[in-house]
Amino acid sequence: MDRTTDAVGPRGKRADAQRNIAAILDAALECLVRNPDANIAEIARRAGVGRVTLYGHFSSREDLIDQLFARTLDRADRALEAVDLTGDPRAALSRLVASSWQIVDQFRHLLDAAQRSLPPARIRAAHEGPMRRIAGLIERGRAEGVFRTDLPATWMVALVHTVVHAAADEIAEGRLAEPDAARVIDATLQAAYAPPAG
Amino acid sequence: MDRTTDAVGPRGKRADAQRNIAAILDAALECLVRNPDANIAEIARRAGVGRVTLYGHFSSREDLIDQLFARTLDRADRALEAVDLTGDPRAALSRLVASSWQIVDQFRHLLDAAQRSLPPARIRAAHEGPMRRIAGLIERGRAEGVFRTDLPATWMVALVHTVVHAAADEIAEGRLAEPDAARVIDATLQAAYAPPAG
DNA sequence: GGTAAATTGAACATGCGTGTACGACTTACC
DNA sequence: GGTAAGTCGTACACGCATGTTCAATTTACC
Repeated sequence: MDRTTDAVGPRGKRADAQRNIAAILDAALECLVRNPDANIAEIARRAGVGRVTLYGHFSSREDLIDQLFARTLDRADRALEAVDLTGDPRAALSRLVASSWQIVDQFRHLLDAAQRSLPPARIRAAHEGPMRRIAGLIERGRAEGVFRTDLPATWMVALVHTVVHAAADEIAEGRLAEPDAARVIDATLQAAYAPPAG
Repeated sequence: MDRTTDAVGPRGKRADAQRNIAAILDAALECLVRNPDANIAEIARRAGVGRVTLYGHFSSREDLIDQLFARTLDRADRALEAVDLTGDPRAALSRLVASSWQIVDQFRHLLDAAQRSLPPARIRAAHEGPMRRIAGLIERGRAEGVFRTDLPATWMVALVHTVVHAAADEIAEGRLAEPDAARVIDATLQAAYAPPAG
């Protein structure tokens, strides 16, 4: 309502403070994706600020993770929102995978950290949004007869997360080239989703 | 060579000591599967022994996890070994899934804990055995033309772990009934492995 | 039944991560 | 250019898990 209600810009914080807050969140994301147990000192160091400064902006480790979680979720949601899910569900699935598998994976790593310090209810609520979008696509594909109906829809939703995660792991292990990831993920999901022959 | 070289029975340990060692390993497995960060006190309590006793048999947390890891791996390997992998690779895959998905999942949970305290080389070496068996089946299926060859074989191997893990998670979340698991896993893998239509 | 092995709990040392208090310093902003 | 807001490092308190020591007690085994 005032002037700059960015949903990010805290009331009347000074410019350097806002910059530091962003740097801390960025650093936290990098650190926690690499190691879910990364400590506050490490995050502060990577953000280029003192540990005390970090605590000046985030009351506790839990608070930091919670806010980072919210920010990342928001971004992921926005990225998924940008994907056109109309038309042939199979093509829509391909588009969804191509444009968001990295985000989904990044989110999943952060989830690891979140599960260690956030209440389960918070986690569950966070899934809600993105899940619904994928679930909708799958339901439509089933209704139109291009996706199989002999497996639970919830299972097919879970499969997306899983396959993306596996691909990311394979890349990390050096067994899969990053440019191939989207193709492999898509081919696997399309095959798994197709109605059984006969 | 002596008399009872069970590969389990340490030299001349007293009967109660051997019993306790087994109880500790069992307790560790249960605790670590539920929570990869379970502490020694908790494991000792569940095993029904004092913490000091535990340290009497295992020099450190790392040592305990390492030995548990070895034992579990050995069991998993033995269970997989019992499966008949000859004949139609598709049927062999079904048998493999049906008779060992629980074990694979249990192993995977333990892996979580192991990754926190064991050197990566140890983990890698552990995978070797079971992996080879699955990889062999997949290679044969590809050679016989019943499995697809347009995706990396390593990816198809990874998919087994992944899909089993996902199913276990779905069960834990209450979205999948345990008796349905084998069917769902099998249907998913068969679809993902089948050569693309054309 | 005697002996050595094994178990026990309590107490202690240590290391690590979190979160706080303080005083001095620097920076943004009017 | 003044002032409040922000930052910094050090130091400290606290909780928690690991691993060790010790003396007393129980247990297996010949």
